[in-house]
Amino acid sequence: MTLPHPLPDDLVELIARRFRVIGEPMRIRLLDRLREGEATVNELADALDTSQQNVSKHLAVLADVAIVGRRKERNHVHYRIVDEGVFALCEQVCGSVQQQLQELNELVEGVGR
Amino acid sequence: MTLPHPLPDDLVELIARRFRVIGEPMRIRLLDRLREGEATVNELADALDTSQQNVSKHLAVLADVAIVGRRKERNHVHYRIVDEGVFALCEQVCGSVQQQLQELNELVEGVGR
DNA sequence: CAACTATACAACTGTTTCGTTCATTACCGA
DNA sequence: TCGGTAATGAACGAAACAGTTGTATAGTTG
Repeated sequence: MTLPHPLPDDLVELIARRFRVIGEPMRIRLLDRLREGEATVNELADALDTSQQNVSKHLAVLADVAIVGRRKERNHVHYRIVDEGVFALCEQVCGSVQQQLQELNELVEGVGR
Repeated sequence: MTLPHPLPDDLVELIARRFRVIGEPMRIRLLDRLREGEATVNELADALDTSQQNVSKHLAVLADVAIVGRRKERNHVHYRIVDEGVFALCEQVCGSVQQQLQELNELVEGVGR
C-alpha cells in the first residue's frame, strides 16, 4: 500500500487515534496475553493483576477500533484478537527500539575509552 | 524478528512510549512533511500553520526517540527523518483503518437492503 | 556593539485519559 | 425467586500532555 501525500487531515486523525490506542502499557499487555488465545475479562484481570473493571474498559477501547472481538458464551465473554496486524506493528517498533538501545550502547562505549 | 512472550514490563513501556509519540496528529503531519526532505523549524511551522515553539517542542519529542535527527547549519537547524520505519508503521495502520472502513460500509449496505 | 533571526526553554491553561469506586444490568444454578 | 458471578456504566481524582505566551540563547549582519 502506498500512502497519499500530503496525508489528509481526517486520515491523520484516524492514524493518530490508532497509535494512541496501542500506546498504552496495559493494553499492550492485554494484547500480549491474548496472543495465547481467547480469554475472558476475569482471566485477563487475574493474569495482569488489575481490576476487572479496568480490563473491561481497556478491552472496550480495543474493540472500538476493531483490534479485538467479543464472543459471548453463557455468562462469559471471550475476547480475542481480530487484527493480527498489531503484532507486526510491535515487532517493527521493537526493531527501532533495539536499534536505539544499540546506538546508546555504542555511545557509552565510545565515551568509556 | 520475533517478539518474546510474555513481553517484559520495561519493553512494554518502551513500545507504548513510541506508539504514543507517533500517536499525535501534529507529529504525524510533521513527519509527513519531512518525507519531502529536510526542513527547518520555521519552514515546518509555516507549512503546518502552527507556532515555532509548538513545532520545536514536537520535534524535540521525535528527536528524543530517534525518529528525527538534527543538523545545524549557520543559524538554522535542519530536521530530517532518521527512522524510515515510521512510514511502514503508518502504512500498516492505514491498512487496518481502511479494512475497518470497508467493513463499516458493508454493514451499512447490509442494513440498507 | 546593536539589531535581527532562528531556535529552545519555562511556566501556565485546558484537555485528555488512566485507574478506582460505586452502582447497575444480565445471566445462571440452587 | 433468591443469591452468586460476570460484565458494563457512571462519577471521581490524579497524572500526562498539547498548545500558548513570554523569555533566553546563539549566531548573523550592519
